[in-house]
Amino acid sequence: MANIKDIAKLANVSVSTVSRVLNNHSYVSEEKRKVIMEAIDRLDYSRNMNAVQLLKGKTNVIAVMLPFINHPYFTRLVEGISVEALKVNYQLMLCQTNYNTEAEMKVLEMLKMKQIDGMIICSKHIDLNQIEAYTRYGPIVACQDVGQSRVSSVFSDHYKSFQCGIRYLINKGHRYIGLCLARNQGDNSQMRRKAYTDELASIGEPIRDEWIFHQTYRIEDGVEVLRNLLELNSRPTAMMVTSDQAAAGIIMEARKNNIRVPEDLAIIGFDNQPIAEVFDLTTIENQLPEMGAIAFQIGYDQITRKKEQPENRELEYRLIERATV
Amino acid sequence: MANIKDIAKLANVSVSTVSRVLNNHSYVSEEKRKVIMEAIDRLDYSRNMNAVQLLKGKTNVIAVMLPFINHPYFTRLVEGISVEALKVNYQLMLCQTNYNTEAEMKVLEMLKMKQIDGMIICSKHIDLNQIEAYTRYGPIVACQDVGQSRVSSVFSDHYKSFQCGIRYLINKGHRYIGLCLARNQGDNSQMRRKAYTDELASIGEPIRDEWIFHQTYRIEDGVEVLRNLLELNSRPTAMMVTSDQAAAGIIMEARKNNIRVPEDLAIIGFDNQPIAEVFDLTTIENQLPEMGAIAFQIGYDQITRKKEQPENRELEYRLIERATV
DNA sequence: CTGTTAGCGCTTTCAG
DNA sequence: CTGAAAGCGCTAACAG
Repeated sequence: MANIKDIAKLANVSVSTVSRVLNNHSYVSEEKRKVIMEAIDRLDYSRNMNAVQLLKGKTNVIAVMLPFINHPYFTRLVEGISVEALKVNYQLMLCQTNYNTEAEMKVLEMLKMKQIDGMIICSKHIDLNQIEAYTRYGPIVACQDVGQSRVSSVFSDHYKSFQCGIRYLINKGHRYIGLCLARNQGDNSQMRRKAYTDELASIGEPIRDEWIFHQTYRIEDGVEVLRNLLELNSRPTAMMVTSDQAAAGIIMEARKNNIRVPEDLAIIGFDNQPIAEVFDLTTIENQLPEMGAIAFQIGYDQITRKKEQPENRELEYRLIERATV
Repeated sequence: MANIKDIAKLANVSVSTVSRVLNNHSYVSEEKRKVIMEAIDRLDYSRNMNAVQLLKGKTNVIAVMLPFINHPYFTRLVEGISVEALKVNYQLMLCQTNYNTEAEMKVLEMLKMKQIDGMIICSKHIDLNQIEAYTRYGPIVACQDVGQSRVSSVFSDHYKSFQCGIRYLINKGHRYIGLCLARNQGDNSQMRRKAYTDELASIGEPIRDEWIFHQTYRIEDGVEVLRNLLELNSRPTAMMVTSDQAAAGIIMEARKNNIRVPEDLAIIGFDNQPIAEVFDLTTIENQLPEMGAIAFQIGYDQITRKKEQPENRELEYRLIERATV
């Protein structure tokens, strides 16, 4: 591959002049510019970005850390990030971690090794303070509440939104309410569980472990949940479900088993994914694409304007009333 | 940020010795190694990967070009790629193009500029020969049939698989068959349309434009399709649908309108996504994750073993009989 | 086993 | 307006 020297030689100019036309820096005589362009064409030359990046100490790449890409929650977040990144000519490094500690640390290390200019955490397993230690190498923004921290964040309050959903069920007369969570120990899941236990306590209902399900992400998981429900002697009359996908699965399987929704079983989903509309599912809107977009902007601002301060932005949630409660 | 020179100085050794311990090259006395490690610790040093990449002419990054991430088709493909990439310590650059020519060319340019070692094309808009011109800069593998070409590929035969699906419908007694396609002019779509027209011709049925739908990717699109169908005077008795999502939408909306599936309307989906199982949808299995995995392996082989030859691998498809035909 | 040194390919002062 | 030269941070061939 030809390099800038070859071009300079062929065009009979210095490398700096070549660099100038490459970058549209200052003025270069039309004549030389032409000769240089021809040389570039002749030798099929392109800049080697690795050299540029080394010199500039900047890569125009931002990493997106997520456990798996195969879920609409993350997919919509990434969509939001991607749209903003495109506007300012940034590339996305997709880092799938499976919530594996080593894989997550590797992303952090990439920041330290200057492979990326910043990173967005969609969901994580490692501790916040492990992450904080890396903010000195570049902006890190999390799509979840991180409290007071050197890590920036965009998030919606999962305690309040779950509280809102459960109160809605209670107001509709439900006392026997089940819960579907994603991870057991995830930060968001913990908030959600707390909202659940607090609200049930407020109406004097006990927590029944057999009404709480974990790892419910996909339609299939919802199907499974309903099957489990069928086995129980006493069943909840309503379910608060962390994912619209899982909620849809519950509805599908409920129909098969002649369980009427919402008469026999009321359901609230989460995220207001497109599938929620199709299923006429009452759900909680979370502004996922906006969250991704804002996450990128916060990171980008810190990269460019050197806005040192971490930024924390809370997004609104909204209960969307449809036909499943 | 400290660099390798700082470490060398602090540890009272040469940079090459530092480099040796960094890379576990040849032997370094235990004593020096220790001092060096301490210096690294003290100065919180990490290699600058940009320098390494410049020197080696290799980035350990592979780009994934796709129109949008927000669809299970691509998501599962990426999942397959990602799993393989992880195994050999490669990173994924996610390049969302929206089928926009400029965006697609930018990915190709990244290859030329050595920002990436290779690329996988999940779906594209630009012409094959534009892409071929870039194979000299690194391996390019497409997840679709590219015929004889310098571009590698993994694909399943969309002509044959659609033919298979439509014949299945015909054998079940259907003559009035509609079609849902993704893009109008996409390479795969053209094959699918041809299979459709050929098969209808074989039973002497005319092509009815109002039975052919485009841009049907998501559940909502399927809902829309059925609504359109309802407006028609004469309706098909069966639909061959490019996406399981769209098929699910059709089924949902059919139920709402008391159209029985399969009695009034038979449906075949495509891809055998998890949703197909939940909807008990007859569909065509395409091995998407495998396709992604193999695409990566082919690219990786060319990067490492310098296997110059482009490789073309055809995957099997399989009709999965369930309850919607 | 260790150090010296020549680059990888580019940008950017600093002179002219 | 243009060129020379000094690096960005690292690796590896070569010499000891």
